Amino acid sequence: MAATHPEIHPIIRKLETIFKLDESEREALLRLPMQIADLRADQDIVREGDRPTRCFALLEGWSCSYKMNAEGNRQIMGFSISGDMPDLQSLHLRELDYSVGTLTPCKVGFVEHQALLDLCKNQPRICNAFWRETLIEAAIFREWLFNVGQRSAFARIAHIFCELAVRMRAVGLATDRTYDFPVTQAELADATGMTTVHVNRTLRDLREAGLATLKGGVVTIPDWESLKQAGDFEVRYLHLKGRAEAA
Amino acid sequence: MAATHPEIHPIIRKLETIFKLDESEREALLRLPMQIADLRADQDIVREGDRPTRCFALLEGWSCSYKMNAEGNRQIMGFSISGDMPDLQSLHLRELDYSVGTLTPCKVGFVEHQALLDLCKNQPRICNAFWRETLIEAAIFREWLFNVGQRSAFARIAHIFCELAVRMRAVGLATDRTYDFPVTQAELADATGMTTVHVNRTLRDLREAGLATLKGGVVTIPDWESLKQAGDFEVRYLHLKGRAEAA
DNA sequence: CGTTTGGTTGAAATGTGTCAAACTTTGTGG
DNA sequence: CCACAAAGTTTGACACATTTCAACCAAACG
Repeated sequence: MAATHPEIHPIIRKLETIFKLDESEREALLRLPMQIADLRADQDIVREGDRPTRCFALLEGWSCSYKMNAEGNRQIMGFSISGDMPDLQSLHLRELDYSVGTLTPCKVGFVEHQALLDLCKNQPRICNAFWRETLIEAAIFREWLFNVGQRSAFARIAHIFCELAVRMRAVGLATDRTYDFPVTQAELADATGMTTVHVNRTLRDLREAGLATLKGGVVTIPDWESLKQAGDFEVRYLHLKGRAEAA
Repeated sequence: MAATHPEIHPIIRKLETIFKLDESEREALLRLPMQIADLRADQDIVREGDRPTRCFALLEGWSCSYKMNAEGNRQIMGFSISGDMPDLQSLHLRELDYSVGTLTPCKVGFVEHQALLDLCKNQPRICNAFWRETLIEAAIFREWLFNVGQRSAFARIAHIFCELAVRMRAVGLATDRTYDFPVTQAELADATGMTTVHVNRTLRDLREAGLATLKGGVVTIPDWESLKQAGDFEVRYLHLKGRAEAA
């Protein structure tokens, strides 16, 4: 259950959780010309309405995808971690219909669309891997839709804690009982369609039930099986290659 | 505002709303070996957990994608109409994480994965078109997530009416003020995360506000602009090629 | 024409939101 | 390293949108 080799590139480590790459494919990915940038917390990386000519990969830190309407209501659609490419879709959809912002200081790598399109042409399997990545993102949106539409406040938060636990473990960033989750209660509220106040109360309930705590940006899960059950959590939708759910 | 040529194949008509096809591409699509089936209403076409070896296109009728958990809660994730391919993703995700069921009697066309993969290899642009179709599906999930997470009951239903109006117009199945929408109030409830009772009351409110009616499986929209505003509706997320929103 | 399915309405219960205040932690400039 | 400000968390009282339960009605259908 130890972390994978630290020297592995985040993009490859992530992609390997959902797709079997061979050596030449890994090399091709490493050759992608990538412009590195360091961003502060609470900054937009891309915005709804943008027409990007490049995609980005999150190398370090946390970001979230979100939508906001004129009245200022915000729905967070997903959290992104090391290796994720939250706007991969801009390859085929000219105009972004959501924004991506940092939650923490982030290191990101920008890759021109053209470079990705060339790579897709030369390495059709990598093209499939990228397609697959966007499909799994869509599966996560579906699960979140279910989460917000059908589950109680208690289960919603439990479910989110489970998802991030599994995803963090998959890329070697979580221990058995603990992982970093640097979100405020307000952000959790925007992710679950609740108010900050109610998130606060629900976190207390989860804590008192002995299922999970969120403190100082760290989630601790004393009882994984119970949390999974409380959150009505089934890994299937993450479509991990090795069904890498830790015990 | 008349319907497009009736002899156009539904798949092509749909794809043309989001992607510019040339004649050879249209022909390649028409050559796809497709097994036609007629299904009754309220039947599952594919089920969560299935590992399909083929995709299907909806040729006539309505279907919906949905998820259901052990307690019997159901979330409808989207409605599909003529030309849609609601399980296209099974091309790259072995196991389905949701189900698709008919709402009305349907005519569907099954296409083996292999045939689609061959087509993708020979016609990379069609491959991109399919990818794009799955990305637009994902955009719709995002918008629904926002809908359920952030909008009032009133706005949720207004928004759904707007989305289907635009999509139906895009494939030539809607007139200016009217289109078929053969859903029960219970199904609308499962799509919006509300109860049947509350859907009923909200439909009354929409009717009394003069924004829209749903009666006998037909939506009538006396005042499009007001409905759009009430539903906080912006077309962008549908990523239509020609921004084909009717006045 | 009776049976089923879907729609409508009322009254009461409740989960979640709203408002407001106090408290705690984190970050920062002096 | 302190002191202050800013950001985030916690709690209470109350309001309200939505659910629940239950009954009745209307339309569809074999």
